[in-house]
Amino acid sequence: MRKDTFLKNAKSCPAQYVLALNDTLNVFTGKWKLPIIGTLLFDKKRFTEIQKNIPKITPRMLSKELKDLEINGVVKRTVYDSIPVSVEYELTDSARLLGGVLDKMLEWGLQHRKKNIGE
Amino acid sequence: MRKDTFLKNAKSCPAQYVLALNDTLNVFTGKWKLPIIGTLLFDKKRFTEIQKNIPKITPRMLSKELKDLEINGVVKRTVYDSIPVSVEYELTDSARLLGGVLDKMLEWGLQHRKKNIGE
DNA sequence: TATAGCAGTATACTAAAGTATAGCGGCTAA
DNA sequence: TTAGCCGCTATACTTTAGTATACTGCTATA
Repeated sequence: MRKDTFLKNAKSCPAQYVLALNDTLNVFTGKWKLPIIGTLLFDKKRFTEIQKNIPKITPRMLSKELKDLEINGVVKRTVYDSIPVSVEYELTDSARLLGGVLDKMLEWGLQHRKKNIGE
Repeated sequence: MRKDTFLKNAKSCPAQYVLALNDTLNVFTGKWKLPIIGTLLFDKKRFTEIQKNIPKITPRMLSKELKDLEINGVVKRTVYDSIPVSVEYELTDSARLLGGVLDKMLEWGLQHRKKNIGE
């Protein structure tokens, strides 16, 4: 079964596919993951930098979400033992490929809005 | 600015794009929207049919999510005044195009899993 | 007349997600 | 020495999401 026929054959869609799809969705769930990924798409950043880039996020949520993203192989955390220590967050190779997914989502969102003008 | 350059230029990304992206994400948020869309991708279905197709969903949640999807132009609800009345739910044209988005998400999920074997 | 299916709604609850506010330990520059 | 930045953690709270269970009005069938 080829990828581009997934939908037409989803009745026979293997569990693997369900898991993979869920993985992708989990990358975006919650209020803060998309902004975090968004801000890291252009540059690696330090904790406080990210905080400044995302108005209203509390350090608690930022910390929690960064850990979550790290566990799921989306963000890489590097501690430099300079004095004082600095910590840098960046996207993994895999996560940088999310660009294509986001483009597709954007495309759908735009056409959907166009079809539902005045909604 | 072309769609495929969204990510490279997202610093200058217009508010429209943020909204559109959010629209797409909202189509999938929560525990039940993806299963509901999934089951409607192949056929229009009636309320109880959907319920049977999605184990463990309560009528309260199904009702709530269907309303939500209807408001957002994803699902179309048709009441046939046969006796007794029957109600059919189907995806809108727009929603059927979600196939392409799901394929992209699946693709990313699969490659991400491959890269993170043993995760 | 009783039972069952359809398409839900009502009420009450639990669990998960997110917020607010404070503080800590290590460092540095004034 | 004290004020402030960095990278967080702790505690308590509110809000939103989801569950459990019961019930409604309508109709068809046994």
